[in-house]
Order: sequence, then C-alpha cells, then structure tokens
Amino acid sequence: MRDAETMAEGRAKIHSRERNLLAASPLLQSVSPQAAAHLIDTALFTTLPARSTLYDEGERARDFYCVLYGYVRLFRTGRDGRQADLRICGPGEVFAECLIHGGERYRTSAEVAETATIASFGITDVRRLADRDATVSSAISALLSSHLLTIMDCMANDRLYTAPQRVADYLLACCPSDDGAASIRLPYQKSLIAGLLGLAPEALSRAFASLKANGVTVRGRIVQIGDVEALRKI
Amino acid sequence: MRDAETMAEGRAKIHSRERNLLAASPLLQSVSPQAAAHLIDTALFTTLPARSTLYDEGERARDFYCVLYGYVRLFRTGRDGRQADLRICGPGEVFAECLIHGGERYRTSAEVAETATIASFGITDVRRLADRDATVSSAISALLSSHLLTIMDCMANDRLYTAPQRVADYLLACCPSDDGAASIRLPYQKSLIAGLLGLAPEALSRAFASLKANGVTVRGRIVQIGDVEALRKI
DNA sequence: CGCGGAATTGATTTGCGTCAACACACGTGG
DNA sequence: CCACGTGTGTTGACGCAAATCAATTCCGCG
Repeated sequence: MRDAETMAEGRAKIHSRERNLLAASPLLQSVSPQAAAHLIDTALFTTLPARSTLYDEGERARDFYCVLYGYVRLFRTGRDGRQADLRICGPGEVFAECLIHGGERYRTSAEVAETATIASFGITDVRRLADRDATVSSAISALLSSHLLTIMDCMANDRLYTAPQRVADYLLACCPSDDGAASIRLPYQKSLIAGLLGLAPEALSRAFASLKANGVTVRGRIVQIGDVEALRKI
Repeated sequence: MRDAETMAEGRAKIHSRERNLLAASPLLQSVSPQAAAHLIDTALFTTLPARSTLYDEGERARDFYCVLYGYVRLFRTGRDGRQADLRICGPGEVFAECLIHGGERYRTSAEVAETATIASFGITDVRRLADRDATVSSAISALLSSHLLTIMDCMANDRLYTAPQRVADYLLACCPSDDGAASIRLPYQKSLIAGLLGLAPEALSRAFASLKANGVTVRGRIVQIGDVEALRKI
C-alpha cells in the first residue's frame, strides 16, 4: 500500500475481497444499487474460527448477518443443555433477519461451524433503510418467506419420515436431481448434517449404513448414489 | 332492506358481519385505511363446515386467507398417507401468505377444523397492492416474521422436549401467565392439539395423565392448573 | 334413550437417543 | 520414520419415549 493513501481508500482496499463476496450475494443482488452501496459501506466484516460463538439466545440483538464464506450453525439450547439445530447457513445466506420486524433479542444461538467470514449489518440502520427503499423491504420479505418454507419442509419431514428417509431426502436435495447415478460431496461434517436432520450422529451413521442396501456408498465426504430414482422411492 | 337499495349498498350489507370481523383483524388494523378498504372490497367470504378442505398441497395457488371465525388446520401428507400438522389458524390469523413472494403452488393442505368463516384475497391483486402501498408489504413481512419465529419455537420444542413438557408448555402459553392457580378452556379438540404438538392423540392423553402428578386436572375442555410456577419447571 | 365420534387405557412394537468401545485419519514431536 | 494424541466417524448393546393396534368408556346430540 502507498503511504499517502487516505482513510477512505484504505477502507475500500481493506476487506476488498469481502466486499466483493458481499456484493455478489443474493441479498445485495436483489436490492437497488444505492441500497447495495449503503449496505456495503455500513457492513462490518469478521472472520472467525470454528466453534466461536457469534451470539447467544436471549442476547440483546444489534446486528443481523450474511455469511460470505464458511458455515454458521443456528441452534437453541434446552433446559438440560442439549442443543437442537435449527438451520445451517452457508455462503450467501442471511440470518437473524427476523429481528428487523421488532423482536429485540436473538431467538437462537449462533456459532461458527466451519471457519467463516461474516458481514454484519445494524438492525436499526437497515430498518430505516427498508422504510426508505422498497427493494430492501421486499428482499427481506422474500428471505423471510423462503426461510419459512424451508423450515416448514423440515418440520414436516421430521414428523413424517424416518431417519433413512430423511437422509435420502437430504441427498436428493443436494444432488442436481438427475436420474441414474450421481456423486455428491457433502458440504460439511457429518455431525452437522445429523443435527440439521434432527438426528444424533450415530443415527446418521446407521441411516447411511441402511442406505447401502439401496446403492448408496459413503467414503469420507464423498457419497456415491447408484440410482437416484430408486432413492427417491424410499 | 329497502327496495331502492343500490348494488353497492347491497354488497355493503351482505356479509356486513364478516366485513366487520375482517376490519378488526390484526392484518387490516396494520395497513393504511385505503389499503384496508381495498382489501375489504375485494375479499370473498366463505363459511365452511368442519372437515371441508380449502385446498390441497401442490394445488395451483390463487388466494391467501384470513380466518374470521373458527379454525383451519394446515398440514402435509406423507407418502404413506399419514398427516403432519404444521399450524392451526384461529380467528384473525392469516395463512398461505408466503405465496405473495412467488411460490405458485400451495405447500400444505388446508382443511376446516371447526366450522369456519374465512376471507380470501387474490394473491396477484394483493401483490400489486403491496407494491403500491408500503404498509401492506410491511404488514405481510411482519406476519412472515412472526410465523417464522413461531415455527422455529415449535421445531426446537419438538426436538428438545418430551411430550409432557411440550404439553405443559402449551398450557402455559395458553394461560395468561399468572403464578398460582389457573383455569383454561382449550380452544379446540384434543386431537387437534395433539397434532399441533406432533403427538398422537393417545400420547396427549398420557401426557395429561402424567401431569396430574403436577397438579393439572383435565375435565372435558377445561384444564385446572394447581400451580403455574411448578408447571413451568417441568 | 341410544347412537357415533372423541377420548382414555392397556399391550406391544419400533425408532432413535444414549453410553461405551473401537477404528481411522491427521498432525505433532520425539 | 514411527509412536502418540486428538478429533471424527462407526458399531454394538441397551433403554426409553412415543407410535401403533385394539378394546373400552365417555360424552354430546339427535
């Protein structure tokens, strides 16, 4: 860097990689250019190692977030200390955006699952922005809507299907719904997938084992599917 | 009615009870007067007996709804025919509003749980209205947000707690969180409550039975709670 | 009074969580 | 290069919570 660089130029250079990632995210892509510029300018960027916690359930909420790289796990902790995962957010995904409509405390805890860099936005600030710019409020509304649908799916699956069925479902959702054979690389650790599906890690293991009879082979993070159609019928 | 009454006056009189209920609903209360007037004018009112189905999962979506009276059950049906309840909507509640953001098919089935009168709105029409009137889009956004929070709660409870705990939770949510004793009238049939909590009706029965040890008495739809504080600790 | 749907109770089964032991891969330091 | 520790995934044994099936009982309503 040059010595004579101004503060503004410095800010533009610093985190330029993050800024680009953020600019490319679905959220920023669906708002007006002005709003996007404002969001990029006010965003704070952080990179955190796995297992670090972003916030705890019940904590006073100041920001909401967009994952740029890595994964973040949202979960709730029961009275006995057990945790239930509600969502795992990957690159481009936004979380805690419900709070824009009034809640003042986080309703889940959030911790980094795999080393992640994250953009954070001030809630009250974005609230004002949304009042001014309809593209923002409608983008947020669309996010809420899609999160709602996703979690409804998840809940229905939980209640209707057994572990192997849900795992099959998950695999099908991952693979670009061909028929015939397919090969998938799981996006993250199996224990995370287990949590996502509401299973203990052991149960996921067993589910994979039972899918072996249906032409599914697992080695490390690579999953080979013999026949996608067959899997769909489980 | 007078003979000389115009069409417009006639429409105003017909369904006047429904119109009033609709006008008093949280949705209409939180939009601009003009938008409210428009919604009331374009709403269609229906009264349906229990068990009638409003729409089926996968059906092409034309309308979304607001319950004015009675209850509607939203559920999804598994491959084996079993059903999982996702939500039960009572007076004032809106459902299927996700579709305003693009989905073109219903994601659940909906049937009347207890004789219900319902207002329906054209999705594309309201979509246009929301583009024009920010109070509408923000009201819908708020609805989405609160539904999302509710279902997240529900999902976390499912995964973290046992049947008696969830039932206790439900009772506490019903009763105006006093301490000391309380008496509640269940809003609908026990089998509905069971579905809502992700339980078989028999399991709900047993859960009530097991709560007897904690000072909960059930007779018909009336539930007596000995000590609210004690119930909270289960 | 008698009928039918709802709710309860009991017996049995099943899915999955829990605990514990073990296999495996990876990186570290001797 | 090999011994070692750690973190992650697998496998087995066991128990519990709740679904299922079946048999009554309760209650509302014609």
